[in-house]
Amino acid sequence: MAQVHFNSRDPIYLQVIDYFRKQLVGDELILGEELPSRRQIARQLGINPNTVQRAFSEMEEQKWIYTEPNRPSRVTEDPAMIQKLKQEYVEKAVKEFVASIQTINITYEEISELIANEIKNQSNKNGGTQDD
Amino acid sequence: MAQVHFNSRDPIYLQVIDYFRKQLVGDELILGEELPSRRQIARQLGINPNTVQRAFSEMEEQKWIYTEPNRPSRVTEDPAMIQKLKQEYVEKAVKEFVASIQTINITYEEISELIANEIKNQSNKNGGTQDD
DNA sequence: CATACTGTATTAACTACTTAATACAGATAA
DNA sequence: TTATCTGTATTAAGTAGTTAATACAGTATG
Repeated sequence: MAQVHFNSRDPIYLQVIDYFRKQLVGDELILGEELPSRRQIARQLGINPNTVQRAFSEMEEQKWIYTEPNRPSRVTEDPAMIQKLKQEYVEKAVKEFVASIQTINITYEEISELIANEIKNQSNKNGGTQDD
Repeated sequence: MAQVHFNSRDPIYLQVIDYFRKQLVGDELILGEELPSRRQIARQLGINPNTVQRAFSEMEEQKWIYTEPNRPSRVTEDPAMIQKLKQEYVEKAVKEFVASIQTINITYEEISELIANEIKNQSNKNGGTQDD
Protein backbone atom coordinates (compact mmCIF):
# COMPACT_ATOMS: atom_id res chain seq x y z
CA MET A 1 0.00 0.00 0.00
CA ALA A 2 1.53 3.24 -1.15
CA GLN A 3 1.35 6.62 0.45
CA VAL A 4 -2.05 8.25 0.28
CA HIS A 5 -2.04 11.98 0.71
CA PHE A 6 -5.35 12.92 2.23
CA ASN A 7 -6.75 16.34 1.75
CA SER A 8 -8.47 17.90 4.70
CA ARG A 9 -11.59 18.92 2.80
CA ASP A 10 -13.08 15.61 1.82
CA PRO A 11 -14.01 12.89 4.29
CA ILE A 12 -11.22 10.40 4.71
CA TYR A 13 -13.40 7.39 4.09
CA LEU A 14 -14.32 8.82 0.68
CA GLN A 15 -10.67 9.34 -0.12
CA VAL A 16 -9.99 5.76 0.86
CA ILE A 17 -12.75 4.64 -1.48
CA ASP A 18 -11.25 6.74 -4.26
CA TYR A 19 -7.91 5.16 -3.62
CA PHE A 20 -9.31 1.68 -4.13
CA ARG A 21 -11.38 2.83 -7.07
CA LYS A 22 -8.21 3.93 -8.79
CA GLN A 23 -6.53 0.65 -8.01
CA LEU A 24 -9.48 -1.21 -9.48
CA VAL A 25 -9.85 0.78 -12.67
CA GLY A 26 -6.08 0.79 -13.07
CA ASP A 27 -5.95 -3.02 -12.97
CA GLU A 28 -3.66 -2.89 -9.99
CA LEU A 29 -5.72 -5.41 -8.09
CA ILE A 30 -6.32 -9.01 -9.09
CA LEU A 31 -9.84 -10.40 -9.11
CA GLY A 32 -10.45 -12.30 -5.89
CA GLU A 33 -7.27 -10.95 -4.31
CA GLU A 34 -7.23 -10.87 -0.55
CA LEU A 35 -7.05 -7.36 0.84
CA PRO A 36 -5.19 -6.26 3.96
CA SER A 37 -7.31 -6.12 7.07
CA ARG A 38 -9.03 -2.94 8.17
CA ARG A 39 -6.68 -2.57 11.09
CA GLN A 40 -3.62 -3.11 8.96
CA ILE A 41 -4.67 -0.49 6.44
CA ALA A 42 -5.57 1.89 9.22
CA ARG A 43 -2.11 1.54 10.73
CA GLN A 44 -0.41 2.15 7.43
CA LEU A 45 -2.51 5.17 6.57
CA GLY A 46 -2.45 6.54 10.10
CA ILE A 47 -6.22 6.61 10.38
CA ASN A 48 -8.81 4.93 12.53
CA PRO A 49 -9.84 1.36 11.69
CA ASN A 50 -13.47 2.44 11.73
CA THR A 51 -12.79 4.89 8.98
CA VAL A 52 -11.45 2.06 6.88
CA GLN A 53 -14.44 -0.03 7.84
CA ARG A 54 -16.70 2.75 6.68
CA ALA A 55 -15.00 2.75 3.33
CA PHE A 56 -15.08 -1.05 3.09
CA SER A 57 -18.77 -1.12 3.94
CA GLU A 58 -19.57 1.08 1.02
CA MET A 59 -17.27 -0.78 -1.31
CA GLU A 60 -18.93 -4.01 -0.30
CA GLU A 61 -22.34 -2.49 -0.93
CA GLN A 62 -21.13 -1.51 -4.38
CA LYS A 63 -19.90 -5.09 -4.87
CA TRP A 64 -16.32 -4.02 -5.45
CA ILE A 65 -15.29 -6.37 -2.69
CA TYR A 66 -16.89 -9.20 -0.77
CA THR A 67 -16.36 -10.56 2.69
CA GLU A 68 -16.98 -13.95 4.21
CA PRO A 69 -17.67 -13.90 7.95
CA ASN A 70 -14.59 -13.15 10.01
CA ARG A 71 -12.33 -13.43 6.98
CA PRO A 72 -10.38 -10.72 5.21
CA SER A 73 -12.23 -9.02 2.39
CA ARG A 74 -11.48 -9.92 -1.18
CA VAL A 75 -11.68 -8.09 -4.48
CA THR A 76 -14.73 -9.00 -6.54
CA GLU A 77 -14.27 -11.89 -8.93
CA ASP A 78 -16.61 -10.43 -11.50
CA PRO A 79 -14.74 -8.90 -14.45
CA ALA A 80 -17.90 -7.11 -15.59
CA MET A 81 -17.89 -5.22 -12.31
CA ILE A 82 -14.46 -3.84 -13.07
CA GLN A 83 -15.44 -3.06 -16.61
CA LYS A 84 -18.46 -1.14 -15.43
CA LEU A 85 -16.33 0.73 -12.94
CA LYS A 86 -13.89 1.74 -15.64
CA GLN A 87 -16.64 2.94 -17.88
CA GLU A 88 -18.29 5.00 -15.17
CA TYR A 89 -14.93 6.41 -14.21
CA VAL A 90 -14.12 7.61 -17.70
CA GLU A 91 -17.62 8.87 -18.34
CA LYS A 92 -17.59 10.92 -15.20
CA ALA A 93 -14.18 12.38 -15.96
CA VAL A 94 -15.16 13.31 -19.50
CA LYS A 95 -18.49 14.72 -18.48
CA GLU A 96 -17.04 16.90 -15.75
CA PHE A 97 -14.23 18.04 -17.96
CA VAL A 98 -16.42 19.05 -20.83
CA ALA A 99 -18.84 20.79 -18.51
CA SER A 100 -15.91 22.75 -17.11
CA ILE A 101 -14.41 23.88 -20.37
CA GLN A 102 -17.73 24.74 -21.90
CA THR A 103 -18.04 27.41 -19.27
CA ILE A 104 -15.36 29.43 -20.95
CA ASN A 105 -14.69 30.53 -24.50
CA ILE A 106 -12.06 28.15 -25.81
CA THR A 107 -11.84 26.07 -28.95
CA TYR A 108 -11.67 22.31 -29.18
CA GLU A 109 -8.27 22.62 -30.80
CA GLU A 110 -6.85 24.63 -27.94
CA ILE A 111 -8.17 22.11 -25.47
CA SER A 112 -6.69 19.22 -27.40
CA GLU A 113 -3.31 20.85 -27.29
CA LEU A 114 -3.53 21.56 -23.59
CA ILE A 115 -4.42 17.95 -22.95
CA ALA A 116 -1.60 16.65 -25.10
CA ASN A 117 0.87 18.87 -23.28
CA GLU A 118 -0.42 17.84 -19.91
CA ILE A 119 -0.12 14.18 -20.83
CA LYS A 120 3.51 14.76 -21.68
CA ASN A 121 4.09 16.61 -18.44
CA GLN A 122 2.53 14.00 -16.23
CA SER A 123 4.33 11.22 -18.07
CA ASN A 124 7.62 12.96 -17.42
CA LYS A 125 6.81 13.30 -13.76
CA ASN A 126 6.49 9.53 -13.58
CA GLY A 127 9.78 9.10 -15.41
CA GLY A 128 8.26 6.22 -17.26
CA THR A 129 7.80 4.14 -14.13
CA GLN A 130 4.06 3.69 -14.24
CA ASP A 131 4.07 0.96 -11.60
CA ASP A 132 4.30 1.53 -7.84
CA MET B 1 -29.52 35.29 -10.28
CA ALA B 2 -30.42 31.89 -11.56
CA GLN B 3 -31.17 28.78 -9.61
CA VAL B 4 -28.22 27.29 -7.82
CA HIS B 5 -28.58 23.67 -6.87
CA PHE B 6 -26.48 23.14 -3.80
CA ASN B 7 -25.16 19.73 -3.04
CA SER B 8 -25.16 18.71 0.57
CA ARG B 9 -21.55 17.54 0.58
CA ASP B 10 -19.67 20.77 0.04
CA PRO B 11 -19.97 23.84 2.24
CA ILE B 12 -22.54 26.24 0.84
CA TYR B 13 -20.21 29.21 0.91
CA LEU B 14 -17.80 27.32 -1.34
CA GLN B 15 -20.58 26.52 -3.75
CA VAL B 16 -21.52 30.18 -3.81
CA ILE B 17 -17.93 31.03 -4.63
CA ASP B 18 -17.92 28.45 -7.42
CA TYR B 19 -21.09 29.93 -8.77
CA PHE B 20 -19.48 33.35 -9.10
CA ARG B 21 -16.27 31.86 -10.41
CA LYS B 22 -18.20 30.34 -13.27
CA GLN B 23 -19.92 33.62 -13.96
CA LEU B 24 -16.58 35.37 -14.06
CA VAL B 25 -14.72 32.94 -16.28
CA GLY B 26 -17.79 32.68 -18.48
CA ASP B 27 -17.84 36.43 -19.07
CA GLU B 28 -21.31 36.63 -17.65
CA LEU B 29 -20.40 39.51 -15.41
CA ILE B 30 -19.27 42.91 -16.56
CA LEU B 31 -16.16 44.48 -15.07
CA GLY B 32 -17.17 46.86 -12.34
CA GLU B 33 -20.75 45.60 -12.33
CA GLU B 34 -22.67 46.12 -9.12
CA LEU B 35 -23.63 42.90 -7.41
CA PRO B 36 -26.81 42.24 -5.45
CA SER B 37 -26.50 42.76 -1.73
CA ARG B 38 -25.67 39.90 0.63
CA ARG B 39 -29.15 39.97 2.06
CA GLN B 40 -30.75 39.92 -1.35
CA ILE B 41 -28.70 36.96 -2.55
CA ALA B 42 -29.37 35.14 0.69
CA ARG B 43 -33.10 35.56 0.23
CA GLN B 44 -33.00 34.32 -3.33
CA LEU B 45 -30.85 31.33 -2.56
CA GLY B 46 -32.67 30.51 0.65
CA ILE B 47 -29.52 30.67 2.74
CA ASN B 48 -28.27 32.80 5.58
CA PRO B 49 -26.82 36.23 4.81
CA ASN B 50 -23.76 35.35 6.84
CA THR B 51 -23.08 32.45 4.53
CA VAL B 52 -23.13 34.83 1.57
CA GLN B 53 -20.92 37.20 3.49
CA ARG B 54 -18.48 34.37 4.05
CA ALA B 55 -18.31 33.76 0.32
CA PHE B 56 -17.97 37.46 -0.47
CA SER B 57 -15.18 37.87 2.05
CA GLU B 58 -13.13 35.25 0.30
CA MET B 59 -13.92 36.61 -3.14
CA GLU B 60 -12.84 40.03 -2.00
CA GLU B 61 -9.65 38.60 -0.59
CA GLN B 62 -9.01 37.01 -3.99
CA LYS B 63 -9.71 40.39 -5.59
CA TRP B 64 -12.56 39.06 -7.68
CA ILE B 65 -14.73 41.78 -6.24
CA TYR B 66 -14.19 44.98 -4.31
CA THR B 67 -16.31 46.89 -1.88
CA GLU B 68 -16.37 50.52 -0.93
CA PRO B 69 -17.61 51.18 2.58
CA ASN B 70 -21.33 50.70 2.97
CA ARG B 71 -21.82 50.26 -0.74
CA PRO B 72 -22.76 47.15 -2.68
CA SER B 73 -19.82 45.09 -3.86
CA ARG B 74 -18.69 45.33 -7.44
CA VAL B 75 -16.93 43.00 -9.84
CA THR B 76 -13.24 43.72 -10.24
CA GLU B 77 -12.34 46.18 -12.96
CA ASP B 78 -9.07 44.46 -13.75
CA PRO B 79 -9.24 42.42 -16.96
CA ALA B 80 -6.00 40.66 -16.05
CA MET B 81 -7.72 39.31 -12.96
CA ILE B 82 -10.36 37.64 -15.08
CA GLN B 83 -7.77 36.40 -17.50
CA LYS B 84 -5.81 34.85 -14.68
CA LEU B 85 -8.95 33.27 -13.33
CA LYS B 86 -9.76 31.75 -16.69
CA GLN B 87 -6.30 30.36 -17.06
CA GLU B 88 -6.28 28.81 -13.62
CA TYR B 89 -9.70 27.39 -14.27
CA VAL B 90 -8.68 25.70 -17.50
CA GLU B 91 -5.39 24.51 -16.12
CA LYS B 92 -7.07 22.91 -13.17
CA ALA B 93 -9.66 21.21 -15.36
CA VAL B 94 -7.07 19.86 -17.76
CA LYS B 95 -4.76 18.73 -15.01
CA GLU B 96 -7.46 16.88 -13.13
CA PHE B 97 -8.81 15.35 -16.29
CA VAL B 98 -5.49 14.05 -17.49
CA ALA B 99 -4.66 12.72 -14.06
CA SER B 100 -7.95 10.85 -14.11
CA ILE B 101 -7.64 9.24 -17.48
CA GLN B 102 -4.03 8.30 -16.99
CA THR B 103 -5.22 6.00 -14.26
CA ILE B 104 -6.77 3.67 -16.77
CA ASN B 105 -5.61 2.06 -19.95
CA ILE B 106 -7.10 4.16 -22.71
CA THR B 107 -5.63 5.79 -25.78
CA TYR B 108 -5.50 9.47 -26.56
CA GLU B 109 -7.62 8.83 -29.64
CA GLU B 110 -10.37 7.19 -27.63
CA ILE B 111 -10.38 10.06 -25.20
CA SER B 112 -10.58 12.60 -27.98
CA GLU B 113 -13.60 10.88 -29.40
CA LEU B 114 -15.31 10.71 -26.02
CA ILE B 115 -14.73 14.40 -25.51
CA ALA B 116 -16.02 15.29 -28.96
CA ASN B 117 -19.15 13.25 -28.34
CA GLU B 118 -19.71 14.77 -24.95
CA ILE B 119 -19.39 18.26 -26.39
CA LYS B 120 -22.10 17.40 -28.88
CA ASN B 121 -24.30 16.00 -26.16
CA GLN B 122 -23.98 18.96 -23.86
CA SER B 123 -24.52 21.35 -26.75
CA ASN B 124 -27.75 19.58 -27.59
CA LYS B 125 -28.88 19.90 -24.01
CA ASN B 126 -28.54 23.65 -24.40
CA GLY B 127 -30.83 23.48 -27.41
CA GLY B 128 -28.29 25.28 -29.55
CA THR B 129 -28.51 28.46 -27.55
CA GLN B 130 -24.77 28.62 -27.48
CA ASP B 131 -22.95 31.60 -29.00
CA ASP B 132 -21.55 31.18 -32.50
C1' DC C 1 -6.46 -24.65 25.24
C1' DA C 2 -4.47 -19.57 24.37
C1' DT C 3 -3.25 -15.93 21.48
C1' DA C 4 -3.71 -12.98 17.89
C1' DC C 5 -5.92 -12.19 14.18
C1' DT C 6 -10.46 -11.35 11.33
C1' DG C 7 -15.10 -8.37 10.59
C1' DT C 8 -18.82 -5.93 12.83
C1' DA C 9 -21.84 -3.13 15.87
C1' DT C 10 -22.70 0.48 19.21
C1' DT C 11 -21.89 4.57 21.18
C1' DA C 12 -19.46 8.72 22.23
C1' DA C 13 -16.66 12.61 21.01
C1' DC C 14 -15.15 15.86 17.98
C1' DT C 15 -15.10 19.10 14.23
C1' DA C 16 -16.44 22.20 10.67
C1' DC C 17 -20.02 24.44 8.94
C1' DT C 18 -24.19 26.83 9.20
C1' DT C 19 -27.42 29.51 11.26
C1' DA C 20 -29.03 33.00 14.11
C1' DA C 21 -29.52 37.14 16.80
C1' DT C 22 -27.65 41.41 17.26
C1' DA C 23 -25.30 45.61 16.77
C1' DC C 24 -23.08 49.45 14.42
C1' DA C 25 -21.60 52.89 10.79
C1' DG C 26 -22.51 54.97 6.69
C1' DA C 27 -25.38 55.69 2.24
C1' DT C 28 -29.67 56.79 -0.05
C1' DA C 29 -34.02 58.60 -0.84
C1' DA C 30 -38.61 60.46 0.45
C1' DT D 1 -35.41 64.65 9.32
C1' DT D 2 -36.84 59.44 9.13
C1' DA D 3 -36.84 54.99 7.17
C1' DT D 4 -34.53 51.69 4.73
C1' DC D 5 -31.00 50.21 2.50
C1' DT D 6 -25.75 48.98 2.34
C1' DG D 7 -21.46 46.15 4.49
C1' DT D 8 -19.31 44.39 8.60
C1' DA D 9 -18.41 42.30 13.11
C1' DT D 10 -19.29 39.49 17.19
C1' DT D 11 -21.01 35.81 19.63
C1' DA D 12 -23.58 31.81 20.53
C1' DA D 13 -26.04 27.87 19.39
C1' DG D 14 -27.31 24.18 16.60
C1' DT D 15 -26.43 20.56 13.21
C1' DA D 16 -24.67 16.96 10.41
C1' DG D 17 -21.08 14.29 9.39
C1' DT D 18 -16.81 12.18 10.59
C1' DT D 19 -13.87 9.99 13.47
C1' DA D 20 -12.72 7.42 17.49
C1' DA D 21 -13.10 4.13 21.51
C1' DT D 22 -14.72 -0.03 22.79
C1' DA D 23 -16.70 -4.46 22.93
C1' DC D 24 -18.12 -8.80 20.84
C1' DA D 25 -18.19 -13.06 17.83
C1' DG D 26 -15.83 -16.02 15.02
C1' DT D 27 -11.36 -17.84 12.63
C1' DA D 28 -6.65 -19.52 12.36
C1' DT D 29 -2.65 -21.26 14.34
C1' DG D 30 0.31 -23.07 17.75
